[in-house]
Amino acid sequence: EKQPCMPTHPQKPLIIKTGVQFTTKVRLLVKLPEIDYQLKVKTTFDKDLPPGRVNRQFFILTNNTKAMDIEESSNGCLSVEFRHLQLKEKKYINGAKGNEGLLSVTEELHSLSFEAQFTIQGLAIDLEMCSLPLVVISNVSQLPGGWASVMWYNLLTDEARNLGFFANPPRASWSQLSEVLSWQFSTFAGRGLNKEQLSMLGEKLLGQHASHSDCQISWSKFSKENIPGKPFSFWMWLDSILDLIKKHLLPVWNDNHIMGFVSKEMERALLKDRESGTFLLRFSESHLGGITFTWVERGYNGEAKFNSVEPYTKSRLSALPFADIIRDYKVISNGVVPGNPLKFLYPDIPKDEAFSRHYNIHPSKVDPYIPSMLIPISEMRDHSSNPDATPPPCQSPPMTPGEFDILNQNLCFDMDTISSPYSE
Amino acid sequence: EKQPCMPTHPQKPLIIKTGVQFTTKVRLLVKLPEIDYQLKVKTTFDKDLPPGRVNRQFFILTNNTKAMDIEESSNGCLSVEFRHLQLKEKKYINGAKGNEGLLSVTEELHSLSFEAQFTIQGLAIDLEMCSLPLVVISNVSQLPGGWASVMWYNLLTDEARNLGFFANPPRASWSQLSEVLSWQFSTFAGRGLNKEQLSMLGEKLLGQHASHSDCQISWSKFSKENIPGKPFSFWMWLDSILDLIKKHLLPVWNDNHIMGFVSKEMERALLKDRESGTFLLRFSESHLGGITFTWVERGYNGEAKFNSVEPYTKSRLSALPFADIIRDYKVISNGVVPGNPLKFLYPDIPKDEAFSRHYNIHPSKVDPYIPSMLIPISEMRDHSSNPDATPPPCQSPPMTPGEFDILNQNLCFDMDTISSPYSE
DNA sequence: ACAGTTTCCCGTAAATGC
DNA sequence: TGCATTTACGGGAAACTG
Repeated sequence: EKQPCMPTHPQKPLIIKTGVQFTTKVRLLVKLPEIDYQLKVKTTFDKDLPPGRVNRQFFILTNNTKAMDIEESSNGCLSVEFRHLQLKEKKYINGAKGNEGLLSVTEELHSLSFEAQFTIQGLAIDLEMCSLPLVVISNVSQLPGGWASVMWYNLLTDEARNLGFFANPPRASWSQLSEVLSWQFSTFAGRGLNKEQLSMLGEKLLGQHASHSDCQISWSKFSKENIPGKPFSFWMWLDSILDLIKKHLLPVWNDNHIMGFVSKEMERALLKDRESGTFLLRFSESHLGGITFTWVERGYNGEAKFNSVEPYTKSRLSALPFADIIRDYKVISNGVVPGNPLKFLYPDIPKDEAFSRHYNIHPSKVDPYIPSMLIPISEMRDHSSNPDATPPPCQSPPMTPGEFDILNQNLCFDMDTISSPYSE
Repeated sequence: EKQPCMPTHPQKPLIIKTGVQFTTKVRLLVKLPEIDYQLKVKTTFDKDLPPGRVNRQFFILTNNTKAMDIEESSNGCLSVEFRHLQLKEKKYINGAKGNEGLLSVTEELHSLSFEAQFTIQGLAIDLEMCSLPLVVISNVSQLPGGWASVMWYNLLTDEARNLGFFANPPRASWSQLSEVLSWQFSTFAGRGLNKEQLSMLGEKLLGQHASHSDCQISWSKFSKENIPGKPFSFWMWLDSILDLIKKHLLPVWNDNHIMGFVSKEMERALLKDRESGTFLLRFSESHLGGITFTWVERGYNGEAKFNSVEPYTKSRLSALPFADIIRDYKVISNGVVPGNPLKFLYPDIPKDEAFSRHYNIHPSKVDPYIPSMLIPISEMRDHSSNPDATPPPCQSPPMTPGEFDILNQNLCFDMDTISSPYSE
């Protein structure tokens, strides 16, 4: 589901974690009537890469040769699915480590190749194809960096296999990038980003311009440099929010009840004239993966006062779901009977109307114990670029030797997918 | 730290998890003046076990031969430490699986052997020794079962290597067993069990007898049969509590503020005549790894009423530490201003006196956010066997061939430890 | 010393075997 | 089918390595 924008490539580019199994499937699109003997396909990782071209070298740990078979669920063409493939790093190829040391591991692109030989009418034919670029990681903590690379690659090039892409990555225009970002949210969290949300993101990345659409964003600014004054990059921040939504906020996000991306200035401007107790939900800009609510209170003099709760992160949200936090949140002011300051979701939706679908039922007494629950309180002392374009029927294969032009023009592999736990 | 009672064996018997590294060290206690050439030691898993004797067969995945070296930190005898050893199961030895299928994996005992050959004055000598029985598991969920076996073995036999022990395990007297159980708590959680706590455990296991000391407890009753009406055995229950203490209750346990093992009858008898708001802490008997508090309330008519909160388990305690739960717990009755019903830890210690050392400081406001915390609330509608004996200097070795009786009598290995993440 | 990267391994969930 | 056991792998932390 977290598939990057990929307008021209039918295959999923992927992130593969060492030691974790992945699967890939190859299909032969042309029927070879005379070939029903075993046609063996071999997978090779980083075939033909000059040593030193990449920093790290990997090999396929598990069995990597398998015979093609007639695919049941299709029109009878040959296919083979490799399962339980696993990558391991080659160690201690002394001095062989490339010196493109400027690239981080998630910028290093790899590829998976498929080969098969067969003879037809006494003539030998070699088939070969390879995957789109792959990123290899060793820990899930590198996943966000890997996704950034995959997104950038697919956004900015149509080349099937430019493994040196990140040696000099092109810039993206904000109009391109914003579309991809929204598409990430819609694919991944079920709902994309609206104009206001995207505009806040554009401002965060580019500052205040009349129009962001034409602005160019560098790869570094997108995912490598830290946001000024923060210890994380723009993409690390955004991805932490995507992850928070996916794991803890999905239904509320899909109900469109999380404004999320609003600047503090905008937030105040919006709430300023609303009724006391009006609140909105906003993602933290200062910490990774946090969400807060800000509400407005109006004193007797009519002056608006704004409060924001300390952002809730995944560890707090796994103790108590967000909808329940909103339902139960209490503020104690100087020992006064606590009350819930959250009344209306901006602009004026009564809180329960917006969130009650997602409240968990209160526990009811089951003998012999009294149920207990957690209540969040504060004490206050005064004062897509959708890639579903019909895939080209065939990825152009490397040429086979010999003069069988006609055959070659029709003969190719179709690599369906590489799937790993990181592909969707 | 979780070392079972082991009065006569200097070595730690162990639980080894497949795929997880462990370490072992072997020392040669006799100095061999003429031997400073390389003396190689080889480790073998389950050496000389007739196939079929054990259900599962394992082998050492990593390099298992290493040369001895002069130990620095001692009187110059030879020693060798094997690190990064790893066990893997032999698969598909068709039909070789033993048929002692009555035993569970944690009752299956294994051993690790060490061998060395050398020649002295032209004569060949073989040395061999082996470890105490080992339990091999494949998932940490089997750890409690493994500990039960190790405890029972060490409690009831002095044999160095009786791998068939669990084919017909002897019974233990309650006086033996209770000592070991208390020792588990003192080693593992820093404080053992007192007479009252042990008496409750004895009753749980044996029913009400005048004296439990002479009662015999079967292995099955201790760790295999479920407690009547419960889906877990006595040891699984007790170990879940040990684990809860270790991870979430250590300081409170060590302050002796957790009575813990009290029957509900006893609990009521104790609280009956105490002041309103007196409470005690008790482990759940109905669920694994839970702790609850029970407090007494006295109505206007003087009648005592008892309440127990739904037990807190590790998942709840990782959201909110136990001391904070006690500090902040509130009961709301019919919309009345909530109050904390916990006043005095039994018999009459003011709550804060007992627990304030372990309270976490309230968060204080750090701009721009209002700190928030979680409050546990309930809504009520009306109505040694210490094994530190000095170890024998030497484990008796299997005999070496030849007639070098004098040499053989003095020559042996001393296997210090096998250490794995499960040894302490 | 340090940051980027990998390894280690618990604990949960899913898969497998019996 | 159900239970016992193993495998899988995310996630946090420690170890490694230039």
